[in-house]
Amino acid sequence: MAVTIRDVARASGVHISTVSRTFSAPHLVNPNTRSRVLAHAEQLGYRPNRAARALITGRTYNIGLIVADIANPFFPPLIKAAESQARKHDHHIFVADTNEDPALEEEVVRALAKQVDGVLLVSPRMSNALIEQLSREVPLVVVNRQIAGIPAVVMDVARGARTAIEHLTALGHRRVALLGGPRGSWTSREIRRSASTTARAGGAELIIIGPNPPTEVGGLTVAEDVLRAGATAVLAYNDLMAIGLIEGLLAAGARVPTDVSVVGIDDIMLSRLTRPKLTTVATPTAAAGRAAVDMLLAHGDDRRTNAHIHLQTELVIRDSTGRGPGPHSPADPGDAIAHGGVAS
Amino acid sequence: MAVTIRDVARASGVHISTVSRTFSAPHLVNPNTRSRVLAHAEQLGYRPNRAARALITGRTYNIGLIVADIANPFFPPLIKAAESQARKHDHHIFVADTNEDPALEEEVVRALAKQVDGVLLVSPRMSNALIEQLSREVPLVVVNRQIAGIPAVVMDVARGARTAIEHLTALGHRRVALLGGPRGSWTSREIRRSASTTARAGGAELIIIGPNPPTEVGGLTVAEDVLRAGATAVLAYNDLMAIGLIEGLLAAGARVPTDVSVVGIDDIMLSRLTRPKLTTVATPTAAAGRAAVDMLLAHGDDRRTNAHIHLQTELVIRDSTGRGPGPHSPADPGDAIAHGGVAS
DNA sequence: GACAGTTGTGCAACCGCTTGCATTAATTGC
DNA sequence: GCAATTAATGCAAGCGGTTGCACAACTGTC
Repeated sequence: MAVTIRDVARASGVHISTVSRTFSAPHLVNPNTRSRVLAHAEQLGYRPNRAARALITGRTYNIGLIVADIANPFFPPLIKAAESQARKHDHHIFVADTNEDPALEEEVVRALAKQVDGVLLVSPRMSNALIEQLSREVPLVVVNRQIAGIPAVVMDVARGARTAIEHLTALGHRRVALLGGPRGSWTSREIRRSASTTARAGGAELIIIGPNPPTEVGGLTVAEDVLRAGATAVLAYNDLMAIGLIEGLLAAGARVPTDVSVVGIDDIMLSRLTRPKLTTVATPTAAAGRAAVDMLLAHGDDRRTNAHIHLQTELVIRDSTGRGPGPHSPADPGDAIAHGGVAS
Repeated sequence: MAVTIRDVARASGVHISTVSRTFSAPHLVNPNTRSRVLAHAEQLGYRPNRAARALITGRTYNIGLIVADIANPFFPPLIKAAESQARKHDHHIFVADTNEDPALEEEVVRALAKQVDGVLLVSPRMSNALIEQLSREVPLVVVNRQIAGIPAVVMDVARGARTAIEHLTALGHRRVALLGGPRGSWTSREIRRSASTTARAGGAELIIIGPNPPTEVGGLTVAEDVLRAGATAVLAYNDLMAIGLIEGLLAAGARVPTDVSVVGIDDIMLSRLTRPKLTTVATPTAAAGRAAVDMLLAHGDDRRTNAHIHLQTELVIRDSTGRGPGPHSPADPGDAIAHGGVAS
């Protein structure tokens, strides 16, 4: 069926090992022989079988990339950055989606394990214990999670949440709702922890609503809860939820930001296109994708490194946040910073 | 390093072939032996190496799925549907993004070729000749393209474009612009062909602008061209471009739909969230993903089938289209159909 | 109790490729 | 001019599995 190394060897009148070497160690073969082999290979349409090669070398030149939901606009920029970074090192990325399902995450990692040199686990929902176990079966890099002994790339959402809450309290908000993300999300726990501390320090009450599915619908369905709780400002786990929430608030007759201010997290493309434009915490997704690939390539072999990369987040103030009922701070960031501008 | 079939055989005191059979042909091994082997396998944490198995069986239980741009919201629903359909048949999907680059498409197909049972090529940008050549190296199913001898799933965008143009001419539009998609897109050619015919039949002039990159920016940058051309209505290659165009038109001071009507294609989630909500041609992306997987599984082995699946599209009328300057038809679809409703 | 069937397991070749070692021919040093 | 290198290629084992075939050891039959 497919043309193998044997066909090329036969056509060129050499041993298969010579053909093998023309491709993987050209300097070991006589230039004349090499070009003859290459010519025959070309003519027969021979392509080395990477899977067979991997069996012996242990290197596949593939990297697995697992995300919870490919339809969440947060992921594509990360994926694309990882792909282009991998390509620079002659690797290919295989993406898999797990539908926010921890069980599927495990299954997919195992399916990928022997076909890739390592797996990038982005915003995993499974338990630390399971991740540690899997990391014994295949080199892992986690993104948006911190686990001792496992290389990680984390975006500083804690600081992002702090900045967001400070922005809201400075605007005079005293009852702030936090829309939690999915169960199992490390990011969601970080945000919650940081937001709680910051709210307390700023004299505001934080009302926690969730966990919720990290989608528009997740935000839409809790709009009533937000209004019922009497919150005048909301920090959502991500932009998708924030956008859904705004839809829900508007549908319920509330104005944004006049009645309720809304802050998202991620700064997905979409957040610039909705009305009002969304105030949000920008996360460096592309940088995270690149860093994760680099980290895997660097630490793939050594198990249990503690290599961590921290990436900064930035608050982007747009049109979905405004004055609250309480006294607002003299250094109101809403005045100090241009609309659509960036503050850290 | 990793535990292999030999380790399990040694631990269980049987030959490796018996271990192999406990996994791939359980009925051939004595129940007692089987459970003993399974126990040892479990205890050692043995996982069969799918790549090694594939070498001999020729089946990887993997499917490649190649898209032009994972960040385009058109693709994720298709990908997710394909993944869940594949999972039903115990297959896994590997997604790869090609950045709208035909050369990368070829490279990725070849990289995937031996590691998958077949490749789903969604909206490919490369030439027919190249696709035909690749289909000799690995089973292929193309989506949104028709090539003789290659199994295909096509969405009827021609009919969608016709319905969209009829909608516009019925509203009284006589100068309609068509924003073309990327070079190499079969869909774009189909739309153009169908829109031209329909516009002529409806007594309208069709102004073709493009090719353009199929993104928001692609739409945004041609907003001025649209105004300069004096078009009162626009059919865009996809929703992303339509949304970008609307942004551009609003920025230039034109009102949508009062001054210019805009119709997109795809009905991505986003088109329901922008203001005004987008009138668009809904394409059955999830169905296409499922159909493509089914088709590959059914026809993977036989080369050169002519199996084709056609899927219908539907015009969804929302808020971005309105009356044009000309006489509008008495059976104005804008009156006949409820907002947000669906017509075919 | 000999015979034909079953059933369960082992043997060994093989999938497509890499690689350490042996072999041979050509080149170099003195 | 001969030993010692060096360069180019072949040989064969092996990566982690699968599978056709042979071989026992049972089972049941008459």
